[in-house]
Amino acid sequence: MSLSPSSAGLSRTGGLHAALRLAILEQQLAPGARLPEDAIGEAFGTSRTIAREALGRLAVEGLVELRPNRGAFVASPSVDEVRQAFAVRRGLERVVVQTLAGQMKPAGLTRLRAHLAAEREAEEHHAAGAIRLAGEFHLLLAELTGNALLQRYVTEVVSRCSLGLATHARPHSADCGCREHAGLVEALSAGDTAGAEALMEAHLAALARRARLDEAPEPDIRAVLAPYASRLKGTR
Amino acid sequence: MSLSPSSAGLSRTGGLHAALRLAILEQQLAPGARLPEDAIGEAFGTSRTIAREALGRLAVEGLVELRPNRGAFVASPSVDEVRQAFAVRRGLERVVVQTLAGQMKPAGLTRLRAHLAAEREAEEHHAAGAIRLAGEFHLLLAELTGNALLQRYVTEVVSRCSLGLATHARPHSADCGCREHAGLVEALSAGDTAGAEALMEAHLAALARRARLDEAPEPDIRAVLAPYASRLKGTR
DNA sequence: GACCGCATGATTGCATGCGATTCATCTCCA
DNA sequence: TGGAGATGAATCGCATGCAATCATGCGGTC
Repeated sequence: MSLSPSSAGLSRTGGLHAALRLAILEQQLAPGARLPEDAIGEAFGTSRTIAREALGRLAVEGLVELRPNRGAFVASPSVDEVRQAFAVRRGLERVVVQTLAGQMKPAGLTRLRAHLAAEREAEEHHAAGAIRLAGEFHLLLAELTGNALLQRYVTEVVSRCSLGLATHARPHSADCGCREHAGLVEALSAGDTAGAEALMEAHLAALARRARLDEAPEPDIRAVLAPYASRLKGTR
Repeated sequence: MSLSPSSAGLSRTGGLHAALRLAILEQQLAPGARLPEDAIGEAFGTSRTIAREALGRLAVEGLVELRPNRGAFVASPSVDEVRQAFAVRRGLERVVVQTLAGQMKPAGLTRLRAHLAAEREAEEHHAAGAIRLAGEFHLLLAELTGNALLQRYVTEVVSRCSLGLATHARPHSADCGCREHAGLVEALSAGDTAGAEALMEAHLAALARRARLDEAPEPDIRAVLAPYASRLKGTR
């Protein structure tokens, strides 16, 4: 949909860049997965040059990790990085809410309400798209601000949060409750800036909490093995 | 100083990327300036490939505009885009302040105070680096949060703001007053979250105001010519 | 039997070369 | 004289090829 490299007049590099980003964000490429230039180039029918360039750009975005002479890997955020992403997200979405509150246009409200309806629909039927829709609600809000930079950052950070939750959260925790979304829309349409801010804050906090980010299911080998090592020393 | 591509173990692409960014932020490369791959590669003793790659990455950061089949140009953001960047920046730096307030480590304070001293020094002597140092104060704050994502975003958005001010502000307005920086550091070290937040808010507002962003020295041809056109109509 | 050093294969890092596109200039015609 | 079209240089977009680097498996040694 958003990736028609040639038809969109995009350069091949741009096309690959967009396609890879989508693949990563949709988790078709799992965090930590290797991204060999050859394979990517071949998959898209281009040379390594293009793949390489796209990977470099994704690295700037933080979606890909570039290890010198080793190759590229899909970034796999640690629990701590996800927590950091949520901190940034709170700040950004706060700006979104502040920008929108009191200056919502009817067209924007219409779109938001339509989205809410879709969310409810998907949630009731346990549709696969429910999680995606929940994320897209936030993207829609960002879009409505008309601030392109803000929109880009929110998109990125929401993606990262999703990626992080997918990696570390317990199952079925990545979705927003759509009632909270509905409340937000009402506060925004009423021009209740403070209320909307508080709702957004609570919403994001709940989202992070649902994810059990305080737990640490982190497979840090060294930390796990440290006690064993010290026991070995003591026994000896 | 911060650009020794080979010695730093950086790839050549990385070195060029960093060097070009610095050159743009120090306004050695003016907004709108052309950036031909050939010339850049030659200047750094590398091939076009590397230059091209670095330019692509800078484009992702928003420092460079890539026009298909036309080449690369130093980005020259519109007044509106600069305003948007400031809006985002306020949100991000707020998170920085919230994160830091009350948990400043002595090492961090030392670095901040050293930086303040350097700023004062540069300001007194009207050194060329004064503007850069003023920006780097904010980067240092972001770095001290330990939040890599936040640091990246602040870096980008500060760059954009600097670039925007370079394009649209009246001369000598792009520098922060380093007294405001000093006040911030004191509030942070005292753990005065609310005070630090307020200071940062005021500081950024002052920065934007100094830039006369409300004025519109925009060379919008149509707007300028509109009265002439209507007069022509009237006369006719 | 375990560990260290070395050769081999795979992959990255970078430079070069060949079309393709664009812009500037010149020419020609109305 | 003014403008539309042609021509050329300059530059970009991309593929390919070679050297450098790193992972992997094997043989040797303690």
